[in-house]
Amino acid sequence: MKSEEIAKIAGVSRSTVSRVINNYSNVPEDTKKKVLDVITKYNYQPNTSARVLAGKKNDTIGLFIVSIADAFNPNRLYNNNYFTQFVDAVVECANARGYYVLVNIVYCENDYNKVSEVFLQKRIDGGIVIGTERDAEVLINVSKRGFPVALIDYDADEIKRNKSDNDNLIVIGSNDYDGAVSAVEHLIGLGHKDIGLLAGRLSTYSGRQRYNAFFDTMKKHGLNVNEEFVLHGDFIKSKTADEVNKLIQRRKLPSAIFSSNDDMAITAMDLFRESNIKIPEDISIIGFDNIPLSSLVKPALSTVSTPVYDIVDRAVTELISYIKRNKKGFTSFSYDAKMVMRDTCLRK
Amino acid sequence: MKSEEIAKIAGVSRSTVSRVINNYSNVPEDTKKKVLDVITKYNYQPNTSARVLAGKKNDTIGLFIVSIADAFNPNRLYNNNYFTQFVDAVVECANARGYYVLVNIVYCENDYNKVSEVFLQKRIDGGIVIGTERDAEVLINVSKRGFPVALIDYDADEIKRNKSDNDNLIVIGSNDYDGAVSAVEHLIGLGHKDIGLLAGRLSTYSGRQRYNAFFDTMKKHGLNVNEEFVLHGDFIKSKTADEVNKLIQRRKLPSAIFSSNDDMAITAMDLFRESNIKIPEDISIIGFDNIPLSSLVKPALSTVSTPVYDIVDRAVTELISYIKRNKKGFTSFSYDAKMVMRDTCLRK
DNA sequence: TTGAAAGCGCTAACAA
DNA sequence: TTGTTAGCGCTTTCAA
Repeated sequence: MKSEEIAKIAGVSRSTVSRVINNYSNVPEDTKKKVLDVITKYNYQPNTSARVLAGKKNDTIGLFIVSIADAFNPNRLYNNNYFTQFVDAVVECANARGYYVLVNIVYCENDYNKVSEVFLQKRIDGGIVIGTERDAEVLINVSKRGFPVALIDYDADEIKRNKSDNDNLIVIGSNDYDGAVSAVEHLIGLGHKDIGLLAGRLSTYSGRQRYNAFFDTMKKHGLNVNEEFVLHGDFIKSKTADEVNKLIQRRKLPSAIFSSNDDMAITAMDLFRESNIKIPEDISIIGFDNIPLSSLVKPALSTVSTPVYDIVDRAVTELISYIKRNKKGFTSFSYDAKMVMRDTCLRK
Repeated sequence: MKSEEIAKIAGVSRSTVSRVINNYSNVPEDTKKKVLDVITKYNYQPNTSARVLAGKKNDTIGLFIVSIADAFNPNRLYNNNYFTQFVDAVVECANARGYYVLVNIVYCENDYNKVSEVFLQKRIDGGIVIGTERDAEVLINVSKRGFPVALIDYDADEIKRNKSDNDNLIVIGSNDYDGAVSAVEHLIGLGHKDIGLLAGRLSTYSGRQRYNAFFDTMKKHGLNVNEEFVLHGDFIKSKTADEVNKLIQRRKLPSAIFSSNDDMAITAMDLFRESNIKIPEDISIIGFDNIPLSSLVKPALSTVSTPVYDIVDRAVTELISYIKRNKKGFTSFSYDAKMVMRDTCLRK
């Protein structure tokens, strides 16, 4: 069934059918109804490819989940707890606004080519990228070619510095630095002085922010950081386990740990438990992200919550407005991260 | 950049460029190389809409996650633990085979119309549907219109009965009945006689299978089912909590519970703990699905594992073969579910 | 082995 | 208010 047939049956021309489909104002009510009746009767739906080819938008946004852990430590599932929330939220927000979502997972550097392919093949009107590595200039290049791109968890300042005039970039994320400061200060307020850090991958924006916030805050409060207490989990489960096990074997523990994300914190909690180190009695721990699992784990993990839904909603809304209004330029948003006190921090 | 420009620069016609893009055999190596060089140099990618309009496939499959809990109990997030694994697996399998994935979530009966729209608008070459409600004939109608559809967790027998000749249906799932039988028999083998059931929504195929298996197995072993021990959680968190709380208040507990999924089992475990009912000492419990969370929870939940990845891989592979070879007809697959013994079942 | 030309189903300028 | 017509960028016959 194509518009021509609908036109014939309704006794009008293809143009009129097109006008009805696109809800143009210059169609009288009765003509409109006549056409609409036929459309409904035959369950007609316009061919998307034809519409797009004739100049309409695709009404599809691409969602790119970057899940490159490390060339030698491929470990995408670990990140899932955090990422899946985004997939869900993006699909929901986009669908609610009449947009479709094409989901792609970027497993390796090489997959970045696939990302630009999707844009260049005109499969989508714009894209949202989550978990971007620092070096992903491919994305910025794509945006320079005229495709709007929303980057989540990326260094807005760095982008702004490198930005050219003809990009279409939206950078959006949470204020991880301040969130991390409040977490560390919470521990300090509880009387902890020997505070350890379970650091995330420093090639990610959030990894760096949370790392810097930790050291800055310790310094600000005149507290020393024992190098043995700085563990590089890199957001990777196996690395985290290695580092935590080494710490346990040294038999000298910090009284509290700030972990750059919940996944690592939970891994650490498991290992501590296995070694009969009690949380929070023997060691306090606070995570970051407030993933669903963090409230289910026992004891429930204290953490810093990032407003995932708000971030996604903003990313989708903003992206769509770039698409629809052919908006250009650079926009950035930052949402506050808030502490969620649960059961893993105790006064020293 | 379009094929015509590439053609001009390479000194050939558009047809030749097209032949190169589509890897046709009747292009001599040097012509091919010449064209490919230009394509690479200008980073050319063919316009998908134009290709599809001219008769090519979309290379996109639709993934429809049906998450209708109940008109009065909208509770999609609860199902997430189970569904997100599918999204991840489908995207991975499809991407690996050169297919894109358009993800849609079906929140309500009305959303089924959106499903057929996606097909009729030719946005996808075929679709995978997960968590289908019994009454979703829309999907079967779509398949009758010539679009291949793969249904996961659906009653193959019922479909076969209603199938017409011109459908394109793939039904695939796990052998939930046998899986549930082995779980219940495991409890019985441990000496349990007062076994309770935490039942899922009976409008789902898996809900019914697990339910029937429970009663059949109890009967087969000559065991009575105490009606007070049959809880209708309906795969919904709040309902599950209500039912479990009521059970606890009655102060008469079964010695073991078979739960129709892990989510409900974990909810129950939390409530039991809060009431100082120890698992597995006071009550044994076994779940179903083997969601990631089930191994993280303390004590780790014994459960029945469904080969999610195999199921998805088969669904994607089969769907693609329907698409590529214009295969027609009905195909069904069933994968065995296997028990995973962990720490929530104890000898009575 | 290649090119010319028709056509895929729609939209949008232009004309009436 | 409506229809005619010319594309949109590709693939694919057909002919050379």
